[in-house]
Amino acid sequence: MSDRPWDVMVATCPSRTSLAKIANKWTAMIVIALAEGPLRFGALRETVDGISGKVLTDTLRDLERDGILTRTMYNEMPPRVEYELTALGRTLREPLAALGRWAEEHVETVLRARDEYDSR
Amino acid sequence: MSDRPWDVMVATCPSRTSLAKIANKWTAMIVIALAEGPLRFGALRETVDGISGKVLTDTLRDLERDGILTRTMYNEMPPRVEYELTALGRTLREPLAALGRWAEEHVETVLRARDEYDSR
DNA sequence: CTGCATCCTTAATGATACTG
DNA sequence: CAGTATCATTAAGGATGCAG
Repeated sequence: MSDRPWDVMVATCPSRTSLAKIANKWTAMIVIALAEGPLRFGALRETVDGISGKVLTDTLRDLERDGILTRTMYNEMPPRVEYELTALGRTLREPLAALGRWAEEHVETVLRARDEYDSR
Repeated sequence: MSDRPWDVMVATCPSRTSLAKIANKWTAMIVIALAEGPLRFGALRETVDGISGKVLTDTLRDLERDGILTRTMYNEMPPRVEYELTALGRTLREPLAALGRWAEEHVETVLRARDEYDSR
């Protein structure tokens, strides 16, 4: 029971859905990749190593729908499409970059903990 | 190509797996729930509204394995088990709490963006 | 190049019943 | 109370072929 208007701890609160979207590895990597400026679809696919075309497309659509990034299509041949963070999306850069840094900085500690756990 | 020792953008880097674990709604909510102190299994299940027993158990095991929290079992009747963040887990409180706050603070903006997108 | 449609496989989550 | 085990369901992810 909370009197806050929005509470991610409440299963049916829309903010819970919102949290589920941003607390996601693909979202995190895409936002990190776009942190320094717009990227084309292909560049994004290379930067976010290992992502499939389908998942990249799906995730980008979701993020566009939620107002986190914009999709700009240029009528050229061959086609060129650029994705860029919106003002809203830029407010996500810091929290998500922090998660990425955490993963990189603490990976050795985590691996050690895992080894120790498994050897018990 | 990066010369950093660990890089989440590299698909096979262990830090990528680590990012996948923490960039997860259940992990975020559990860490947020434990931010102010240890909680019992049942209290955790109530706080993280909507989580099933199985998912809570599985996620707690994973987090314990990675050294993010500890599980302490008291030989009482009925049994009592407490979960508590480790020093490592406490370093996750801020970044994950930031995600939760973002979801709550920006939910209306996101909902508006979504409506606008869908009406196009 | 971008990316949609389709089909398929795997992983995540949920429901239920049962035990120390 | 805090699980475990099992089964069923759903969601996420991947592969391929084709189109603008």
